[in-house]
Formats: sequence, structure tokens, C-alpha cells
Amino acid sequence: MPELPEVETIKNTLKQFVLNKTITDVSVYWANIIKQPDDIDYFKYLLAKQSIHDIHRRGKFLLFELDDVVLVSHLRMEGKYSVHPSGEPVKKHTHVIFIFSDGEELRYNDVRKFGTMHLYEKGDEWKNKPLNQLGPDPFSKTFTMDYFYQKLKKTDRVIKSVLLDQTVVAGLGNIYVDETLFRANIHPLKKANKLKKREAKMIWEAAINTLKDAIAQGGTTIRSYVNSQGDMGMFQQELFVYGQENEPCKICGKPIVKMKVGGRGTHVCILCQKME
DNA sequence: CCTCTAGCCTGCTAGC
DNA sequence: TGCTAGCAGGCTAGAG
Repeated sequence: MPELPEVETIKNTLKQFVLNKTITDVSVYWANIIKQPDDIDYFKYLLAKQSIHDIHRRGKFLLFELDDVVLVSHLRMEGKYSVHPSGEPVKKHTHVIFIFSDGEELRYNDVRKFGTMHLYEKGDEWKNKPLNQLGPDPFSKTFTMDYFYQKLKKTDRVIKSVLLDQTVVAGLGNIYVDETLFRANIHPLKKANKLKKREAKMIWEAAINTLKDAIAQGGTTIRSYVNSQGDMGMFQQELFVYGQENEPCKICGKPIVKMKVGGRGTHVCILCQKME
């Protein structure tokens, strides 16, 4: 499932293939992917003759910057972009195709059909969902230790749920939250408002460093993630707890335990990550 | 303000 | 072996 490091990697590879290309037409095979505008024909109309000038990442979102509009795309668990020559057979899970004037196409593929696209006139993307509720990007200078600690002090929720909350910090998902809490030696069930400033700082630093390390490895491939060139990530080799159920902890040797926290599968070393 | 649940989907796995 | 039921997963909307 693409989280921040995977989306960052996808953005960088995709830019090599689609920058400065001009859309002539769009094919939509599964309309529920398109959340904005409501009318699919209007979606196509707005994109026709538009060129892709840049691609940005905000949290787990990709932002395609065109002439007059911005396409905000979330890949959820299985979304993928790839570039093909026009006329290649359309695969079973291809739901949207952006046809370029040069004989190539950008294809959106998504086994689960959970991904979303929102199209806005330039500037409006920040005033509307899904971007208007997002917290700071972990690498932004607004994601300060002070901001983070104030957020933790204000909530009675468990720390894992807070880290997954995209309005607090945008980009962490299930894998990197589990890894962050392991690196910080904090149990996922600890209440956020009970954490000492020292502990909050450990989590804040671990989150930023875990994401940086994962980007350096091209992301994490658990079962299906590849970037837009088809390359796997390599960070799975550096995972301490995620997907390591019953495996010995790389630090203390005690088997990693899997539990449910806020409805999510959660991996923890109960020796390294103390409740007290 | 908060938390919980259903819904969105389909591939995979456990159980028969 | 072949079948079905249930689960996973990020996020939203609605209920409590």
C-alpha cells in the first residue's frame, strides 16, 4: 500500500515519463474513481488540451499540475500509474487512461478500485476536500516538535491512532506508524496525552527518519507495490515489526506480536515497546 | 469534541 | 479438489 515514501518514489519516476505531455482525451472505465467533478464528461472536458507541467506530493496525494486545473490523486492500497504506447490492450484493472498527443498514454490501474481523483481549477484544490483538512507534511518546516507535542497533549486517543490521523500529520500509514513506534520504543496503545515531551520527541524524530530511510530505499514492497517504472522498493528488508509476526525482534529476540489497535493490524515488540 | 461502524472493492486464505 | 465466507486496507460519512 503506497504511503508517503512510495508516493514520493512514484512521483519522481512518473515525472520522467509525463512532464510536458499534452492530454488529447481521457477514457474512464470505472467512474467511481472520479470524485470531483460529479460529471465524468465534464472531467474529460476540463482535461482536454491540458499539458502536465509538474507533479507534486502532499502527504499520500499526487498533484498533477496542468495548465488550468490540478488533478489530485490518491492511490489508497493498490493504485498504480504506468505509461504505455497507445493501443495496447486494456488490462482488467485499468480504470482511467489519459491519452497524450504523442502516441503514449498514462494509465491508472487499481485492483481494489479504492483510489480517488479530484479535479479542481488551479488554486481551488486547497480549499476543498480532500486536501483542505490535511495536516502538515512530515518534511515541512511547519511540522515542528512543538506543533506535534501540542497535538498529542490535546487528545485522549492512543498514539497509533493519532499518527494515522492525516489531519495531525499527512503521510504515515499502517506500515510506517508501526515502524516509527518501534524505533521510538513506544507501545502503540499508549495514550497520546500521557506521553512525556521526551517520548514525543522520540516519536517525532523516528517518524521523520523512518520516512527518509524508506524514500532512500525506494519505498516498501509488501506484495504488489512497484513504482511507475515497475521497480520494487527495498525498505521491506529494514522493517523491524511490520509483517514480522512471530519472527524474533531484531533488537531483543522476543517474537513480534500482532494485535488490533483501532481496528488496524498492529505489530509490536512487547519487550522493546513498553507501556510504562 | 470524540469514537465506532458501514461502505467502498477484490484477491487471498482458512475452513469445510 | 473445489467451493464459500470472511478478512485486509485508507478514508469518508453517518450514528451515537
